Amino acid sequence: MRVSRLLLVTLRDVPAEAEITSHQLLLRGGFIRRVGPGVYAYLPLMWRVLQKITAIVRQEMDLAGAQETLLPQLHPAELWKRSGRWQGYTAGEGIMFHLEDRQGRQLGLGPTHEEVITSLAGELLRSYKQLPVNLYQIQTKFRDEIRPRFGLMRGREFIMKDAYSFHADEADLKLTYARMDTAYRRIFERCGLDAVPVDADSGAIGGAASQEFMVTADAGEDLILISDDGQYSANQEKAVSIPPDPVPLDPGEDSVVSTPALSTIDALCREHGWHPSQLVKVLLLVARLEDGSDQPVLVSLRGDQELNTVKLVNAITRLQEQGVLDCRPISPEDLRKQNLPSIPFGFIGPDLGEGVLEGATTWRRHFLRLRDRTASELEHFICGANQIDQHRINTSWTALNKAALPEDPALTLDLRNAKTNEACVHNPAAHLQEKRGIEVGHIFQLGRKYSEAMESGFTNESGSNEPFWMGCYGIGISRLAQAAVEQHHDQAGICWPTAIAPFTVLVVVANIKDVTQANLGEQLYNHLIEAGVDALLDDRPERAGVKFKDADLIGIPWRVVVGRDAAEGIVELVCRADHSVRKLPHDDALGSLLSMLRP
RNA sequence: CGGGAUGUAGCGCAGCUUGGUAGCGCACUUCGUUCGGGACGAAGGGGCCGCAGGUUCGAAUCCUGUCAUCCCGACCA
Repeated sequence: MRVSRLLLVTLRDVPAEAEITSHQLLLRGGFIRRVGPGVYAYLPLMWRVLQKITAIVRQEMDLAGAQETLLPQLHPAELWKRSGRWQGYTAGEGIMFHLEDRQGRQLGLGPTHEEVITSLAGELLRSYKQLPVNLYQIQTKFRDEIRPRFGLMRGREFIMKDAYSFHADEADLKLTYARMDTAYRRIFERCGLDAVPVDADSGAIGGAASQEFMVTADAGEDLILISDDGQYSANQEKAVSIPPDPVPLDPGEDSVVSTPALSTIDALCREHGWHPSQLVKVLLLVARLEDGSDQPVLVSLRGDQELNTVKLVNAITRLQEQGVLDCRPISPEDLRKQNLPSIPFGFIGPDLGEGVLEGATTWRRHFLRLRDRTASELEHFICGANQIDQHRINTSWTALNKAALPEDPALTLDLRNAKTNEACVHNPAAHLQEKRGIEVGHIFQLGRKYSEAMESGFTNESGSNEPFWMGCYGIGISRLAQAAVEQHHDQAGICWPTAIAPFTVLVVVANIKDVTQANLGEQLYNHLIEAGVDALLDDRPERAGVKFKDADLIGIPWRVVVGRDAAEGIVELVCRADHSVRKLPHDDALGSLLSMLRP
């Protein structure tokens, strides 16, 4: 390709819409254009990058025994109702775009394809003899994100590779899961990315084990924790650790003290010389359940700990045996709407009575009371006295239990955020370090969640029907491309890893009007093309400076500059990533390139 | 959904306080000079100033409404 014919529109100024470096560089380099919020056009350069990535993904998926397919993007609501996800994915903050056709039928634009594929598998796979099967597709997905941002990082339309495997038993599922793990590591490595596998929450997809692949970058939306012995890594949503020991509380009488206007842990500790770990704080939330009811939740947590809402939502889902659509703190406004008296926020204790929910208009009138272990393990502690400006000191769970608190071990669990520098559960001598990561891949052992819900199964060896064991495996293709830029750039522009660069070599003719230069440039370009190299020839009648700036910006890994030494047959071979320059005869430059690119 | 900000040429912005019919840089077109790190000069093209109402002789500017986009938050009260 010649730059004179390439749709290449580079920008000198950074468009105001772009926040992070990779987004800015992709816009400035003419790779993408925004068409609407969270919706982007992939321009020719970007499309080449995406094709390079998908080629690698296809190779590795095929090598791992998967088969490519292509599923519809328009999904009948009926399928999603069968799996029980229609409500959760469309109501409230649901992420599925949905619509009605002219006959009034409900349809959704596919945010993911478990329903479609599980239904198809049930029709096509009838015998254990056909199993296992692993199907994948590379296709545009639609998600109505609460807040699309950072260009391709969180779009409402994005390219994803998703795969779904079907098995006769769990052991076979684990085999494929392990194969996908290996394939994913190879894919990210081949794409030139530093990606870390971490334990992950399975989220709305559901299922048992799951692992995310994170490209480490400061702009990452996720916080990941990695043990310094290299044995454990997890998304903070999922991560566990050994909490620091609490500071023992001086012995004293269980009594109520006046704490005027001290409604925060910080203020209380500053004023009374307490340590946050000596307090039990109580958070009130309300969970909107899939059946439409609103369940008030009371969470007790040690004062120095943070609530992990993902763990909380998972706990509620498990205990209520249904999905949680939304879970948020209770506000005074909520109480007014529920026609309830005010609650002494900032002074609440774990024994807050059910009475405060008496007469709620729509909420359930009892709390789901949950305790984090850091709180339940405190022998003596300080907590709110359930009255404005009053706290209770030197109290204990036994003392509070006199107030008839339910005592169900299932209600005491891990609800806290693990944090950097804390000791690891698998090895207390090791400690967690935090990094930010961009999630580019996620693999799940779904188990039988979808096959059971959709009554999709096969006939086993003994002739009876049973649901499939399933796995699913995703890679955000378009996100991966941008993550690569986030990880590989410098002041001047992008430095694409060779494997996914839109072109491999850029031949720059410094002055196209100089016939010697122009001819030598053409000659080198043609040799490269003949040798099967993805070469680009900058033959524009621009000044050399403009061409060099553009070359740095769009980040082609290798640059051959045909310039003032062309008459002597000398060219420059420049490496984009490290700026190294070698002046050498053009034949040597060509030989050097070819041996590097195809060893 | 809550909070904040912004909508003026393809991109980045000024003008708005104090109303008089729109400007700068980049990009684009033509000519000349220049020609290895985003050149210079000259001449040009391109705007229902987000949209709708209102005030006014007159509105990018003032008022009302509305729409859109971006940022922060939606978890510790």
